[in-house]
Amino acid sequence: MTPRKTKPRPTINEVAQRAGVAKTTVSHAISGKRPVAPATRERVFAAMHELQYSPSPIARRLAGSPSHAIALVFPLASPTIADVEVRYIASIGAVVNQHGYTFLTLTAPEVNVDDIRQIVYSGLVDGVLLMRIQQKDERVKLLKETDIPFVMIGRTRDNKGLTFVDLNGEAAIGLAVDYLVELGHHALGFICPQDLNFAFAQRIVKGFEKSCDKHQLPCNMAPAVWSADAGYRAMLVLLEQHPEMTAAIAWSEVVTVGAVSALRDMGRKIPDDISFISFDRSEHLHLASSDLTVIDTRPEAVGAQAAQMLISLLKDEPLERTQVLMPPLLINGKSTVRHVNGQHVGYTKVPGIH
Amino acid sequence: MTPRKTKPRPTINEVAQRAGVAKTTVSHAISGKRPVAPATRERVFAAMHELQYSPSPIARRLAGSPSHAIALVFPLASPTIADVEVRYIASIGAVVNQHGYTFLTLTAPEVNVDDIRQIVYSGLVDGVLLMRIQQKDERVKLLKETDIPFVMIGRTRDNKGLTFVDLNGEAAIGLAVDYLVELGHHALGFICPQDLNFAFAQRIVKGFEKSCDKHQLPCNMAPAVWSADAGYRAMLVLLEQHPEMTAAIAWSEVVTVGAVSALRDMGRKIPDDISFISFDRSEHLHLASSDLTVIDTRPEAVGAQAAQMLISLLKDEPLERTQVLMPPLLINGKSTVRHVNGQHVGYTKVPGIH
DNA sequence: CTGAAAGCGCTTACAG
DNA sequence: CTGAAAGCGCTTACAG
Repeated sequence: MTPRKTKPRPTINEVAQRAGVAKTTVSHAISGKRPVAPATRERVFAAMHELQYSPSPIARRLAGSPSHAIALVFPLASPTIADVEVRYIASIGAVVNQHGYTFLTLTAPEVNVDDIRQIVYSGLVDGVLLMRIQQKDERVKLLKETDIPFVMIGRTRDNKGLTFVDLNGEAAIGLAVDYLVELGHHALGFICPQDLNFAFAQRIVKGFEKSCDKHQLPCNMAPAVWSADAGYRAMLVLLEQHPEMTAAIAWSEVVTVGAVSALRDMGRKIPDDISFISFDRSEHLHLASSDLTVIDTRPEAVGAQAAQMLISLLKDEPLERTQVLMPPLLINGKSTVRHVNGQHVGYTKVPGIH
Repeated sequence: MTPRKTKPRPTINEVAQRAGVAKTTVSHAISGKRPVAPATRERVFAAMHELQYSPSPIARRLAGSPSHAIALVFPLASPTIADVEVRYIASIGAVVNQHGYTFLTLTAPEVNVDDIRQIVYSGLVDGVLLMRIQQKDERVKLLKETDIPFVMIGRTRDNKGLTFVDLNGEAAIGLAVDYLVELGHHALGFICPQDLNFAFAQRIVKGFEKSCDKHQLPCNMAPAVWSADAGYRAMLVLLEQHPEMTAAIAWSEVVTVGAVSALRDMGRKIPDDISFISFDRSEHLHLASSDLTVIDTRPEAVGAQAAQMLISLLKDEPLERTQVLMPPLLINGKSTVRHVNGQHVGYTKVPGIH
């Protein structure tokens, strides 16, 4: 592995020489950390332009200044990347870039504790954004120890002293159940997450149980991992075990793809035979036979907020709130209808719910 | 902006001291670039473990060794991120990590020439992967000048001396047209890309024209940007201008989402009234009323191949081929049927095509 | 307003 | 088999 020779890049020394000053002055002309005579500054910048100079982030960082980069730690392996997650990433990237920071997405098949240590110690980044938070998350523990500024998207079981932005999962599932009950449904089914280590999953399952209790309804659930296939199978299970079911909720767009197919294959029409609510909101859901009623998990809002908070942290700006719970939104589509005395009665708008 | 103080990380000096050797020896024990007595090595590694030492990539890089990182340059702004692109990224990440390299996705709203220069000169990465290649791509020009190893996913107009992996766009559209003609269709419509600066777009449009010429068919196209809405509108245009149309092709999954909706809204059934082929292949297309026949643009294969080639380049391994044109795949679904004498005649398997 | 010098944490000739 | 020293390209006290 011979070393690559890239076109020799100009250094601060060459700039200094060309401008007839010491490199100290070049450095300060750039950083503005101490006054430089206008005339001198002119010459320095001219030299920089002529040489197409841009300071080496590597050297800078080694010499002790911040890298002005933040990393999103993103485990690639687990499920796959979903539409929602892409939207997190996009909104984070926008905010980060807009503040002049470099945005690095660090992906490894399974980002474990050692990888995190690597990243932190690498000095590559000033701060870290963490996704896919587990109930008990080793990565969080490590990050806390190392003292690097970080913000979680999601939250663990115990969040004392941690900074996070998370969708309010309990409210989200509650919103869906309340809405369906309000429409007159009494037999609900929930295609719920399977891996309860994933903190968000745990919360919406608990939330569903709580909601059912509140309305004194049976708590019908069928677990499905993050895939269309699993959603398909879970829906079949629900249909078989609870033929009386008049409404169903699916915990993610990915699962919904399968669940809707299952309903179609079993000859159950949405919304005539069964009302349906999907978590998330995806461009692709348009392909379904009708507009779905969805619980918007608001990845853009959550992602942007988290990025914003991390940057504030890096700038030592005070944070108004370190723990933000984003309220979910119910977007009323055509997949949910009123249910009275065992029959559906057509589309209904419920006032007050957008 | 006071500097962050992260937990002081151990340095090579501390390791050396603890092991009772010079840092030179520690360095060589790690790199293996020169022999170290087994006993000494033992002590060094023991010290490393005790201190949880991991060498600073920053310092390493500055001292002249490769970073073992590669960057995927990914402009965020232009269209949005599509499912296909996510699949490129995932497959690239897998290959890169598997070879022990760090995979950085560098996203900026619009990655322009200056950003590229920054990246290259930053020394953050050993090599670069470039996506969304334009017919005339300034970024490519710069990258060539700087001498950093890079591989394109896609290709420009003139590719002399460049290394790339690209789907054979001309073959892709040709495959679709040939197939439809073979099924007896003579009036085809193509929802084609609008921005012909995008090299792939240019190629499939040319390819369509060529294919139509070959079969002596009129060349009906309606351009659509990368969005469902645009696809919707383009399909309406095609339906209005070419009511005789019995088959349509859409240039991307995103556009297909809209196009299929338009057909549904206009009461045209797939495949009874019109056969339909979509480029790309998305999980979400399952939501359509039937399995679509698709031209698989094979992002996994293309991405993995490109990553593989870049890593070979970095390891100074010889490349068998520097320019790879990936053949497209036609996946036969239920959205295409035989058309005879003005009427559709049901599902057909064409032998030899999977 | 400006410079000379030390130091960030490594790697790598150069010596032995 | 092992060390002492120079150097990578910057930043930042310390002087003036």
